[in-house]
Amino acid sequence: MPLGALRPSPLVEQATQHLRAQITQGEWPVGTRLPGENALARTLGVGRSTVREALRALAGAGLVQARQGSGVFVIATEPAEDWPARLRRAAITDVYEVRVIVETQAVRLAAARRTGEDLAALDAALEARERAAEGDDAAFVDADIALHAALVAAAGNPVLADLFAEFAPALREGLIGLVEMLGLRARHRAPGQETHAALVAAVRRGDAGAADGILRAELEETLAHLHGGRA
Amino acid sequence: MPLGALRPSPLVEQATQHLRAQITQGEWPVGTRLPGENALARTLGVGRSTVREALRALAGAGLVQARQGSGVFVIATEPAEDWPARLRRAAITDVYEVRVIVETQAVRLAAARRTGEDLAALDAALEARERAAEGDDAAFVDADIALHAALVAAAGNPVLADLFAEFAPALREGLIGLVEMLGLRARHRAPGQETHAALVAAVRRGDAGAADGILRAELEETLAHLHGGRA
DNA sequence: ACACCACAGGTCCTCAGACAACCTGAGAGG
DNA sequence: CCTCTCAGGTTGTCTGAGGACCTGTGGTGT
Repeated sequence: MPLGALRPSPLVEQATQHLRAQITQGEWPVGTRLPGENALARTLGVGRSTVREALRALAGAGLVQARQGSGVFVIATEPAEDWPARLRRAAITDVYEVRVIVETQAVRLAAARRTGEDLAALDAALEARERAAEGDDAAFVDADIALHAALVAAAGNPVLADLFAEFAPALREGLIGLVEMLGLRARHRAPGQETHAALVAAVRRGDAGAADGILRAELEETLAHLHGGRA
Repeated sequence: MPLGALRPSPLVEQATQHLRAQITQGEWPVGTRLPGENALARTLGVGRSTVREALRALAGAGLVQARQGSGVFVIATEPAEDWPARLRRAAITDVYEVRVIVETQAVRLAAARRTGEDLAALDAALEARERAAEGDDAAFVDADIALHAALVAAAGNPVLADLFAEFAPALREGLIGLVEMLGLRARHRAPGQETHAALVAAVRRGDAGAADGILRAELEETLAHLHGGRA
């Protein structure tokens, strides 16, 4: 089944559409192992690199996944639905509660696994947050979220980092409103009470319990404000 | 800026992530023409084919578009990338680790908040799981996941429930493989060791600590098997 | 009979080089 | 001023080669 001899569009496009059709039309169900690159190249009448690029495009779209030494497998038959929209629709307190769960456990892992690079990133994010305390509300919240994202990233689990990134926009919205309401009060604390610096320090010395405790206290105080603000 | 000399993941993946970051973080706004393939190859320290495949993956994800003879252009900065697809692509051990975090904290909440309806649903799910222990692997895994979903639902946080539902398909795949490997061994336990019944009982009497402990032991044993299965 | 181990084959991964097809902008010519 | 030509740069495509990785197979020892 050679693809068009004359080329109305790049061969990669044609190959991609051809393979995508096989998948979406159920010819290759989820879990199927696709034919090898050489086989596909022969079947489609194109070069191996063209086949590889077509497969890579489908991988980018989330339809297939290549496993080195094993093969290319179908992992979905259609592009999937949209989780962020559900988050925006949910109650901010529910979102925040899940954030507390994810982040407190993440810092426990971070205390055990953080690398030198992680610590450097944390220091930078901490300093940026302190600088942003002088700026406007949105910038401060962004810097705050960036610091918390760096904490989660230090756990060394990409799924966890992605999960937190998913929550970030929803958090941002709610937190900006909160900061506006509370003003500068929550931004500056007396020396020794700056929880974020203490949190990073706990992660640095690998004290999971302390990190968990500090973060939980901080987040639950904010959660209380969120509850209060609604009631 | 050469990419990692040692390869924890395929170079194409690293290159894709690197380029995606440049786009999503606003370094290259919509409409930007990316550096040429050769330039990117030099910058990233990889071959041109590798760069091409990375760009093709981003094109498949809808972030860039290549125009022959002209260049590659950014057409979107939002990773239209859906979360479930990322889960399927991630390492099963990373996914499972996050699942442990979510579920153990969820049962803590469940122990505090479960309603009568929640308990009835848990009993039903528990019984269904025991019945399914006789059936085939897929059915058993489905019943097992349904029980765990009921536990999470008892926490009374819809965001948490949605989150677990998002993980279910990815878990299902990995767990079926595991059950096939271990056979019936893990299904039946001596009376008094059936962790799921004990878990539901702990939730019923509102003992968050016990529920957390039982579940954590159960899940981490499975996680160890997953780690072992790969090594 | 079972468990463990080395090996071979197949598969994806990466690179280098070459040429074709195509677009764009600069300069020559009208 | 407009049009045309053309050179340079860019993406598109193919080929060949070798490396890394997974998996099933067969042998070996217990």
